[in-house]
Amino acid sequence: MKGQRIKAAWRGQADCSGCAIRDLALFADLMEQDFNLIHLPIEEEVLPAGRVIYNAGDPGRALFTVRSGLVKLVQYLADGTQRIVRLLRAGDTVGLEAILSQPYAHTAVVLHPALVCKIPREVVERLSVETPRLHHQLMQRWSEAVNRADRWLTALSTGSARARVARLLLLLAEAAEVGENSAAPPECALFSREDIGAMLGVTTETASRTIAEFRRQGVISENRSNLFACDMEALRAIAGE
Amino acid sequence: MKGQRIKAAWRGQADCSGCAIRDLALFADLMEQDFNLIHLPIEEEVLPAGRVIYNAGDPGRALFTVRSGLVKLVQYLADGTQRIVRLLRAGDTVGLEAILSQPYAHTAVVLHPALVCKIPREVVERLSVETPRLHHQLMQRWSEAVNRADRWLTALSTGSARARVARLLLLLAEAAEVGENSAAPPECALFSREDIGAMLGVTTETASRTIAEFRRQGVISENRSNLFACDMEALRAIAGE
DNA sequence: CGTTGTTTTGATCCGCGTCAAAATGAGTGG
DNA sequence: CCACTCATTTTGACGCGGATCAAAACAACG
Repeated sequence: MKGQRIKAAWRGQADCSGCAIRDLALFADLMEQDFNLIHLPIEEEVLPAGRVIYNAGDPGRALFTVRSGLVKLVQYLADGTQRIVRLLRAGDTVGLEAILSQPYAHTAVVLHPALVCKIPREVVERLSVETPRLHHQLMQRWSEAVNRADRWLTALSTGSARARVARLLLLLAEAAEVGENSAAPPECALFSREDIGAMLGVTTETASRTIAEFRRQGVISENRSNLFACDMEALRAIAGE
Repeated sequence: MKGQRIKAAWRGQADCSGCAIRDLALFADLMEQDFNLIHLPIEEEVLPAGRVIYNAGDPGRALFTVRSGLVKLVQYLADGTQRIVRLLRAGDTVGLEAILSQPYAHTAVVLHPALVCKIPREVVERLSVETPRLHHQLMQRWSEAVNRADRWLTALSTGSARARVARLLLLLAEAAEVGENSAAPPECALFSREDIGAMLGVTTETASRTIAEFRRQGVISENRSNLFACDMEALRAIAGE
């Protein structure tokens, strides 16, 4: 088994049944026998920051499970500006629409270096016919996507710029906090001010100014480049207007 | 058949196989035999404007198909203010999360008097096990919900208040335009300025002011109370900043 | 060490939020 | 039918937040 995993990794091909994050992933509920139905290779890919996974409008030939790192979903507006509509982390599924034979609805771009599993559409289609266990997971994923979209709107596109930035920091810090040593103040890795602006619906300058202000006030402090320690209490106070 | 439908309507119980909007609805792909699997009553309900269909947090015991009218999904924020995250029309499904045994994620409220079919969770669960035809429809519905959520964000929560209002009017008018006599300028039925504000993330006053301005400029004109004829070209120009 | 892209900061202006008051409309009871 | 209340809409005046334009400050890289 161990040998199998190493070999699989070596040729860039995943061993799903032995996956370390399977309980988080799309295939969480599958039984051993189900894996025999996978007859197409599921490839593991190492993706550097900035890499485009797919473009909006591309035919959806595969969906992706994020194993580590961070991915953004971008929607381009009529006037050419872009808006980030979702962030995806370990365990999340990117490009679900592929299983409906639809073109991708967004452009997916890597924000923090990521490891993803590329699952051909046909694999999910086949499993989808054979086992109801996958169905439930798929529904859960869709429902989760809707919830995230709605929360994105209410949390990150509502209220003052200060509050929005605070909520974004909380979101990132709380995600990083999971499985962290509890005593130390939670950290969160930020990204370009332009991206932050595109997430919050504000300009790059406003994003920069607000973060600078938080730093001066001691609400956050930069440990390494773009890695901030967050005073959660203070942020929560700001987030709630 | 005709007699059956009338009888069904009379006791408030739907005959899905003979439904006039079935091709739009969740049960579009079902075959005759599938309907025999429905052993619980599907009730038709006539709902006046303002009626709450369910509240956020309620256990999801049923989902609803909108046959006519308009329904809003509302999300309440921490500070008590509310934000409207989606509008649902004829053919749309409300409360999909019920089939995942989850509590409702939003509060659903009738905006324009509506006719809805209340489908018990168990009916969908049962059908879901028996026929893959429903699966596909469910996925489509979920995917459509995500798309709507994303477009809502980019179209109605981005740009100036003028542009947002224009886009909302376009959205409503284009929906009404379907199956309309093409020559006449499309009309759209508006609702309270407060709701408009909650949809666009602006204040009631700004919503009112913007609509008043559009009226003065002749971009829209009020035929009846809250029923506006729209100059689509002019609106499109404003919508694109 | 210059070149290029990102971040920060500054100065200015306008859109929109805020508070307040008038105008309009719907419903109720005398 | 009119007077009165109450809710919604419209309009006004004002101030602030954030967009915009522009220029430094900085960081990355050849």
